[in-house]
Amino acid sequence: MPGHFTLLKNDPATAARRGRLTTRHGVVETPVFMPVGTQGTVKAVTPVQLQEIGAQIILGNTYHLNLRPGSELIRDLGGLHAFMGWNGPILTDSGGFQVFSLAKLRRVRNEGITFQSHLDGATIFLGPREVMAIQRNLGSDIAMVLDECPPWPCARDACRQAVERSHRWARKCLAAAHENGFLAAGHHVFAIVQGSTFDDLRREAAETLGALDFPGYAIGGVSVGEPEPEMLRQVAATTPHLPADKPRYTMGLGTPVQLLKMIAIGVDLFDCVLPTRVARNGLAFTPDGPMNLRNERFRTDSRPIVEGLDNYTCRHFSRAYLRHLSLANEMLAGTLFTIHNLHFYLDLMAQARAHIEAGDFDAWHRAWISRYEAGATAGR
RNA sequence: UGCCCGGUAGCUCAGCGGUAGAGCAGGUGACUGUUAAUCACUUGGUCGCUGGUUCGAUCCCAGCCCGGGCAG
Repeated sequence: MPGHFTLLKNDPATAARRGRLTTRHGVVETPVFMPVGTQGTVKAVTPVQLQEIGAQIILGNTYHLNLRPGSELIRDLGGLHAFMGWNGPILTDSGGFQVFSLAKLRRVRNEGITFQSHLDGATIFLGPREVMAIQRNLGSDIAMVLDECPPWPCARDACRQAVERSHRWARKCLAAAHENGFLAAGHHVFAIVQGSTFDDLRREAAETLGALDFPGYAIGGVSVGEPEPEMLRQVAATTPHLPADKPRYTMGLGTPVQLLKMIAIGVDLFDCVLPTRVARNGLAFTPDGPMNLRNERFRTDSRPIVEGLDNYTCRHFSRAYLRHLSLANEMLAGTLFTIHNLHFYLDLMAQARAHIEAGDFDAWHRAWISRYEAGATAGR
């Protein structure tokens, strides 16, 4: 499907790009942050609320949805969009990561992965064909290939083996998507670059997969425990070797500052559970660093989390009230914090897009980072 | 008025001869392709009061004070 991704502008001072990705369920303006909705819901918020805060595209997860409630059920009920009431684009992770992070007794062979469900212990096999069939059942707009995500740290030999196995699976996933008309119908399939901390393996992976002409490319195997500078180094070691005219996606990242730094490296898509997870634990993001609303200093604070920020939470509720809700374990706390944090992330991406268009992304993002880090330090 | 039971951290309670613990609450931190409204750490105490026995008492004994119950 040619032309599904359009580069609108390249930043003169950095590798940042302003782009536009077309999917079956709408257009996505990049750089973009994708809220994570693992089990067919972005935890604590409704699709209408997601729409209101400007979400363009969300994630679903093959591993989880396949175990429960099952992809055939979702297919029979009209696909994931209809099932969960979200009409925008959906990217589904292949489940490769979950198999490594959750499942017990897994056995990885060239054909695929045999593992036990973390829910009921049932033995399940996931290979390239299975993963693509599931994502087809879900009706995913962007399907991810099955990959092997090596842990950190990882020995070079083990890493090379994971990289090669991932390539084998990527080819099979792509072939399956061609065969069954998945790609022809306008769905996308993204490949995943592994390589752990070995720059040459990452480069090799980027070039090998790049030659296969996938609709998009992800950088995987990051945020698996390595220090932040190492993570950013891996991303920077990969992006220059990916096709310039395809969208790039770093999986599972990151903090607001990391997002800006990766945009400057040339990444277009991000997803991360951080804003939604910490939201349910009473932490809110602000331009001056993260704010733990459970702290006693907010007990009588009548101000909103961020003065003047245009989201439902900041328009209507005080820090004191949000602190109360969180300490009282009220469900509304999770909802209001999630609305705020996701809006903060999405608004940050909107600002980044605007500054790339305006041509002053470099200066703007440096200033933004300084303020955020100064505030984070002062808060401690 | 008598008899019985109880008084230990902010709350609910454990401990019972060697100067005290838990859960919750409170405080702080963590959270990065979600098994997370989760997890970790942590501040709090003249063990009701006064005597006695003992090398040593939150613990045993006596009296008193304060709750609760039963009897009258």
